Amino acid sequence: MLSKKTQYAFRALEVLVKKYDQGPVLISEIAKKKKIPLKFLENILLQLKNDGVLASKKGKGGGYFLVHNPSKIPVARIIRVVDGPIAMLPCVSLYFYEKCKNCDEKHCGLHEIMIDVRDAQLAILEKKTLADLVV
Amino acid sequence: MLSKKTQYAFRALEVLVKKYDQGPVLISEIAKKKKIPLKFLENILLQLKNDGVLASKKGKGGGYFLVHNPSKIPVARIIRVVDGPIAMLPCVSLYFYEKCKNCDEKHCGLHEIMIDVRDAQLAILEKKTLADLVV
DNA sequence: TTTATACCCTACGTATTTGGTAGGGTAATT
DNA sequence: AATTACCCTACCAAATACGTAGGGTATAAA
Repeated sequence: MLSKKTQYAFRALEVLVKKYDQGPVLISEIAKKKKIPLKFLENILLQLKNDGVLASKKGKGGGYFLVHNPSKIPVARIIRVVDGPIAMLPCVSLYFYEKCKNCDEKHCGLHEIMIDVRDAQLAILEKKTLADLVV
Repeated sequence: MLSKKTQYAFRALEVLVKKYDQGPVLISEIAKKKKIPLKFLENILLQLKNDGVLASKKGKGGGYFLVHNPSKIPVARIIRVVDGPIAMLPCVSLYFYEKCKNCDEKHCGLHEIMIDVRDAQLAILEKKTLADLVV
């Protein structure tokens, strides 16, 4: 399951998508509109900024905004930044790979299955973008 | 990510699949063979028994065994019993549904996306069975 | 150059989940 | 009757999730 933090992230991004190319948006405005704890949201947006999804402007008239066109940012990227691995097992994760103990990947049926699941997940999550958040 | 507990469950089931129709298998035998903490494994097997996947025989010569043919038990069922929801959001879970707060499912882009992901996951996890664990 | 704005950063605190341990109870078989 | 092997409850420590607090710092307008 996605963490609450990640769900907050998507909510916040929804606001920023709607205001894309209309200048910076205040954290406080997003927090109020989406009922997200202000300081918690600050942390989330900062993470997204450090990853390059968002940028910010300081001082009066400042705020956060999307760096790229929403249709260029896959949903998968947001999940990886805020939540971490998408795969169901560490040993099939593309970005957070870890070998499993006491298990030979070459002869592990579960490994095979989870690779299939991962590919099925990514087929959607890499194709859908932030633009799809707004209906 | 699947919990370690769930990964243990699959390891244990692998043993039971290999010995299907050959009588009960000792918890201690499974624990030793798969290097799973004994008492922790006891708890896992009990859960699977309460769900009807496994059955047990007490007394000398007892142990655990699969109730049905391995090819009749989808991987998804094991995950739901031991780990819980498969979906990435509560609001798209078939077996553990929960409404999300401050979000109208009819107009939530993320909701739509996560339904697609869920369906893609289940297409595999409902089709693959315990028989596929053994290669 | 001052001052207010609004992002930036660190630390802390609580609740829940995860992973595991301990120990005895109970049913079945020999 | 005794042994075997599952059954059940309780407890515990570490990690993670979720959120709070408070000040620091860069920016831009006055």
